[in-house]
Amino acid sequence: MTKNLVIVESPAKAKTIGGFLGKDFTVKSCMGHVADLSKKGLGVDIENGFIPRYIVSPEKKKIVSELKKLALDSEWVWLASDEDREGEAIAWHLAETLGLDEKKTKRIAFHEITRSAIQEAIESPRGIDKNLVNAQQARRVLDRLVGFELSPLLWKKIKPSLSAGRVQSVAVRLIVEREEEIKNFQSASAFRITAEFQVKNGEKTAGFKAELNKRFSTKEQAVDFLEKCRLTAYVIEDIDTRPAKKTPAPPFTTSTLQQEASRKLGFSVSNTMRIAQALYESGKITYMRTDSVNLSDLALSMSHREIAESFGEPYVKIRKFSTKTKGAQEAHEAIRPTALSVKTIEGDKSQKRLYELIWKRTIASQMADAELEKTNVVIGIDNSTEKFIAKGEVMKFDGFLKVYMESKDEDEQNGEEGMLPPMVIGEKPTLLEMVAQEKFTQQPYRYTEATLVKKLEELGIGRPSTYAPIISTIQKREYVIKEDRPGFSRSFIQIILKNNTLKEEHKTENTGFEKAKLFPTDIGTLVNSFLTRHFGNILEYNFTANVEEEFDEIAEGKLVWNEMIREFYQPFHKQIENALENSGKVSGEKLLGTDPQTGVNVFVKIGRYGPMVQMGNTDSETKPRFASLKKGQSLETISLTEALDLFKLPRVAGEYESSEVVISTGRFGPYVRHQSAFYTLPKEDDPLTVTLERAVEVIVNKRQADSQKILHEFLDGKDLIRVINGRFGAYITYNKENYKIPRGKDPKTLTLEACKTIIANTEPSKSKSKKKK
DNA sequence: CAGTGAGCGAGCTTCCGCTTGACTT
Repeated sequence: MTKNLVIVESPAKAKTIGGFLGKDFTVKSCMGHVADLSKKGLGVDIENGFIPRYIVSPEKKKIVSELKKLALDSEWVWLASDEDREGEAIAWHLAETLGLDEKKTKRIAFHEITRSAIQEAIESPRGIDKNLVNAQQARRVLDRLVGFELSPLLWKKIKPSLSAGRVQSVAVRLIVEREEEIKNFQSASAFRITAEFQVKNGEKTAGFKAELNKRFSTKEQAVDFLEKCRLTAYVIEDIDTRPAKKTPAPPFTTSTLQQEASRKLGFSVSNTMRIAQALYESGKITYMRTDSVNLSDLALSMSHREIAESFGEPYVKIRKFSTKTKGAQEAHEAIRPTALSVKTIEGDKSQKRLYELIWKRTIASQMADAELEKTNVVIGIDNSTEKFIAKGEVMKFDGFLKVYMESKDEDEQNGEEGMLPPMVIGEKPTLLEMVAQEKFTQQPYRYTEATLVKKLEELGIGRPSTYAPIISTIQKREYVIKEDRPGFSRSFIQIILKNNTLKEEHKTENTGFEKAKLFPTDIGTLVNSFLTRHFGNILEYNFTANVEEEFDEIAEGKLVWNEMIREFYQPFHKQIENALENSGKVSGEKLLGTDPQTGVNVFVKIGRYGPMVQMGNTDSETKPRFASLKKGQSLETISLTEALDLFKLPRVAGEYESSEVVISTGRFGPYVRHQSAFYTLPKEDDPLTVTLERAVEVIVNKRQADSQKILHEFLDGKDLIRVINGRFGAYITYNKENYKIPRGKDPKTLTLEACKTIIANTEPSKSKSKKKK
C-alpha cells in the first residue's frame, strides 16, 4: 500500500521529484497524453454537440493499467501534469481513465523542480479546472475536424495519402509563397562607392575605410563621380562619438535553441531535439520543450555566483526576461544547465557542443551589458556635395560578450565596424584608393528548418513539442524538400581610382548557392493553391491566433466550447461540400509540346504517384503512355526534350550470363534488373547512358556484398537456414521467417544444431513491410 | 520495395500536442 501516488508527465521528472519527496510518495510518469480521439471516423459526434469519442491510446494501455493498480492501492493520488491547457487535459484524462475517486484526488503543479517548489505545490492542491480542459477539447476537436475533413478531400481531388491541417498547411504556404516571391523578384544593381583614406598621426600614418552616402544607378554616373574625385581634396567635417550598448539575448526556449544550434553548430531541428533529450534525461539540462524565457530563483543565484567567481562582480547583472511570444503557455523554465557551475560535460561531441551553447547563453543572459563607443566621421569632398561616412566602434567594456554573442540569420546581417584611427576636424586625409562596385539587390531568403520554426513561432502556430515533427511531416508528405542547390556566376563591373587613374574591371562572383534550404515541390505547390483557393480562411496566417483567442475565452469560462466549435464547423463543412462539388480533379496539367516523331501532345501533371509526363491525349483511341518525373525535375522547369527522354526506359543494355540486363527506374530510383533480381544503380550513373559493362559491375558488386552478409549457410534436409549479418545485427532466416539471436550467443560460432534450437524456441520477428501489398 | 496513371470498388491513408522506448533486417 503506497500512501501517495504522484503522476507527472515525464519519467526523468518523476525520478528527480521522487528523490525530493521521500518514501511516503511513489512518483510515476504517464508519458504525456494517455487518451485521444478515436481514429475510427472523425472521433467526434457531430450530430450530438460535438462530443468527443476518447479511447486510451494503444501505446499507453500498459501504463494506464499499471497506474490504475497503483491508484487503487493509494490513499491519495496527486495529478502533477504541467500547468497549461494540455497538462490540465492530461490530468482530466487520467482521472477519467483511471476511474479516480474525486475525494482522494488532488491536482497540483510544480513551477520549478526544486524541493521548496514541490513542497509548496503539495501544500496548495486544487481541483481539475474544467474550463481549461474544455479549451483543450476545443483545440483538439477543431484540429481533428480540420485535418480529417481536409485530408480526404485532397485524396479525392489530388492524390491519395496527402494531408492538410491547421499547422502543416500554413507551414507549406509560407514556403510556397516565399518561392513565388523569389521567382517574381527583379534584381536591380547600383554602384556603391567605397574609399580608403589615410591620416597622419604624428610621424605614423593610419588608414581607414569610408562609404559614400549615395549609390549611383548607372555606370556613367559612377564614372563621372570618380572623375571628379580624381583631382580634389577631402576634409574631415565632423566627428560624432556617442556611447552605445549591447544587451544579451534571453535564455533559450525550444525555438531559439533550434535556431542557434542551426546557425552556430549546423544542427538540424530534429538533431538538436534528440541531443537535448539525451542531456535532459541524464539530468544535465532542464526540460527542452518550453516556450518560457524565465529562470528560477535558484538558477539566478547559481548564475550570480558563477559569473562573480569566473569574471568578477562587475560582470553580474541579474535580469528577468518576459516572453513576447504569442500564445506562450510557460509551463516550464527556460532551457538551462541544471548546475551552472558545470561548464563542460562528459558525453559525445555534439552533446558537449550543445551543452556548452546552453551554458553560455544562460550565463550571458545574466551578465552586464557590453558598453561601446560608436563614432561617425563625415568626410567632405571639395568639389562635390556628397559625403563619405566612416563608422567605427570601440568596446569600452565587454560585459556579456566575454561569453556569448547571438548569431544572426542571413536577412539580419549588416557590416562589421572596426576601429578608427584618431583624427581631428579640419584634418585633410589622403585618398589611397576609391572603388565603385556594382552591387545587386538581394532576393528574399529561402527558409531553413530553423528560420521556418522562428516564423511559425512569430505567428503563434505550433508548440515547442511540435516544431520538429511539423518540419518532418511536410517533408515526409513531399510538400517540401530540404536540399542544397548550386549557385550561378554573375558578372559585375568594378571601377578603381588609384594613383589618379581610373581603371575598369569586369569580374564575376558566385551567388545564390543554397545550403539545406526548404524548397516547395510540385505537389506542395499544387496542394497549396487548391487549399488557398477553397479554404482561404483556414490558410490565413492569423487563423491560429484568432482561434487561440476563443480558446482563451473558453478557459476563462466566457464561452462554451462546443458552441464555439459549432460556429466554426457549420461554415467550414459547407466549404468542404462546395469544394467537393465545384472542383474537378486537380492535376496541374500543362501542355509541354508535341512529340516530333508522332505529333501527339506531351503533357506534364501530378498523377496518383506524383509528377509525371503523359504522351498522347486521354480521350484518344490509343492509350497514352506515362512516365514519372525523375528526382530533381519539376513540372515548372522540365523541357520537352527531358520529358521525351523519360520514355526511353526501360531499355535492354545487353546480355550477361545468357539473360537480358534491363535498365530502368522505379519508385526507388534507377535500377538494373537481371534474372528477376534488382540492383540499385548508384547516383552517379545515368540510366539513359549506362553501359552493359558498368551494369555488370554493379551486379557483381552487389553479389559480393551480399555474400559477405551471410555468416553461415546450413542445409537442413531440404530447408536452408542462414545466419545473416543485417543492418541491426545478426539474425537467422529460415522458411521466410526471421529469428532474433538471443543475447550472449556469438553469431559467428553458431552451429546448425544451435540455430535449430533458436528457431524452435523463438517467435519469428514480425516485419512491418509484410502487410504492404 | 522495384512503372504504376482506363474504370470498378474494396480498404487504406489523414489532424495537433503531450511523452518515450520498442523495433526494424
